[in-house]
Amino acid sequence: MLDRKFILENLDLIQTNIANRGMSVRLDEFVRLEGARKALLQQVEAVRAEANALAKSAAPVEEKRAQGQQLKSREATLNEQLKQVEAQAHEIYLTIPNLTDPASPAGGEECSLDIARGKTPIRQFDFPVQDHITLMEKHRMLNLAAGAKVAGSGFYYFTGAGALLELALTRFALDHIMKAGYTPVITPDLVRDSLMVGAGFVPRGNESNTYHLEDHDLNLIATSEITLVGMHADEVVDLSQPIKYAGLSHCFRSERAHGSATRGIYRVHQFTKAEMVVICKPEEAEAHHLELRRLEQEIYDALEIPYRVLEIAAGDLGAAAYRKFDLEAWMPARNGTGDWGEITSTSNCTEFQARRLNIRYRDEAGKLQYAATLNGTAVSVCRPIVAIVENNQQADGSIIMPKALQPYLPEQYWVLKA
RNA sequence: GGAGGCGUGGCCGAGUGGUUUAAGGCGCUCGCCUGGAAAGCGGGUUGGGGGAAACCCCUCGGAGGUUCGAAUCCUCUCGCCUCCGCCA
Repeated sequence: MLDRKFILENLDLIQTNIANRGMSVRLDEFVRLEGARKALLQQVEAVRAEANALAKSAAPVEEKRAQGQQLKSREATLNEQLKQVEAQAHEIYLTIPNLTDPASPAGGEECSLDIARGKTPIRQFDFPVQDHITLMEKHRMLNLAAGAKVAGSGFYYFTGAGALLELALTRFALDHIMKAGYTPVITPDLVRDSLMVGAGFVPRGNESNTYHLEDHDLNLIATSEITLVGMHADEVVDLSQPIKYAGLSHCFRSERAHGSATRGIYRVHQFTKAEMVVICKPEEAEAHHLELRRLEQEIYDALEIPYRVLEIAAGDLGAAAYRKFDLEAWMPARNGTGDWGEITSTSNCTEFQARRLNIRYRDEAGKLQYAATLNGTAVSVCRPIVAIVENNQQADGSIIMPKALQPYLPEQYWVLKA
């Protein structure tokens, strides 16, 4: 969330930003409610001051009791109104998105800019390509039928080379980002409702893409960003050095897409992900964002996966993101004739998330300030696997593993022979 | 899952209904003292909100409640500890 005062003092800016993001927020109503809230707050405080003074005074107890009861009922009435107005204002407040970096193009998803390419060129095949499902089932790396039987559509088993490939990818990614100063962290896969909201995810409700546990105040996490940032909720952190985490967790998403979009492991309900999170001073955030993007590019260059980098348009940014880059890998069998598919996403959330989660640090003057938070995907396991098996397939159905993964795979898995 | 104990400012720790506007100590910090320092003495030292200011409101793990008045009493909840059960 943005600072309340800042919103009220920069209404034009906020309104323009909301429009650029293609959102609609009842900003006028928010302003009205905030005015009413402030007026009521002052009244409540005045009554409280009077009641406090009375309680401390030396007046006879009978007198205190009579006057006090009166004040109390007045306070109760005003307080009830205040709470209502507050709740209404807060509801709108939560929907006001972060500001947007001037570098982010206006408009919707189709306006995102293709700003860079990876080092690996798109390969031209002189034989008909097979999709990852066919290839992986042939090599007994993947069992979709068993996943569906045991947990439903959208779940899967990685077997043999598939299981080892997940471990190799995550370990390779962790090793790479550890060199850049990221501390490996294995986080809980479940999180309380309150932190879910703080991180900007809605635990329940229609558009929710997350799983909520019945009878528990818990949710399956959609990304370890939630648990990594949540780790420091309500804390004053030391940011003389930025906090850099390489999180490893399972991620769960209940997205209810159907049909061919859900075939295979491109879109699933559970996957393993190595995620980067940075908590730093706001003035350092942009530099860290560029580092996150660089690390992502290094990982996929090393894995020899062709990709493009997108500067995400304002209309496609999450509410917390000030700026976002996606990497999209080339997947030769996607949508029949090959297509780009998102494999990473890195967002600069500036102080938006920290304000909700109350993560602060002391600046040079000793004043408490909100921290900036950033996140970026290192490896979200399923999609890179799609890219690797489809891009590295041979005419006979063999799959050659990227050299970068060789140290993480037994030698007999370096080439999966047909 | 069952039984019990505990949770107070940066830290230690007092406080079971009304000069507690949270005692006292440690730490930190400013000033005095000093050639300089230590000791000593005096002041400051949670955070959030409102107000032009004086000042006011909220904050003793969290949320409610009782009361004219709550750190203190009640309910729920979270966390930590001990014992039992279960378990890898």
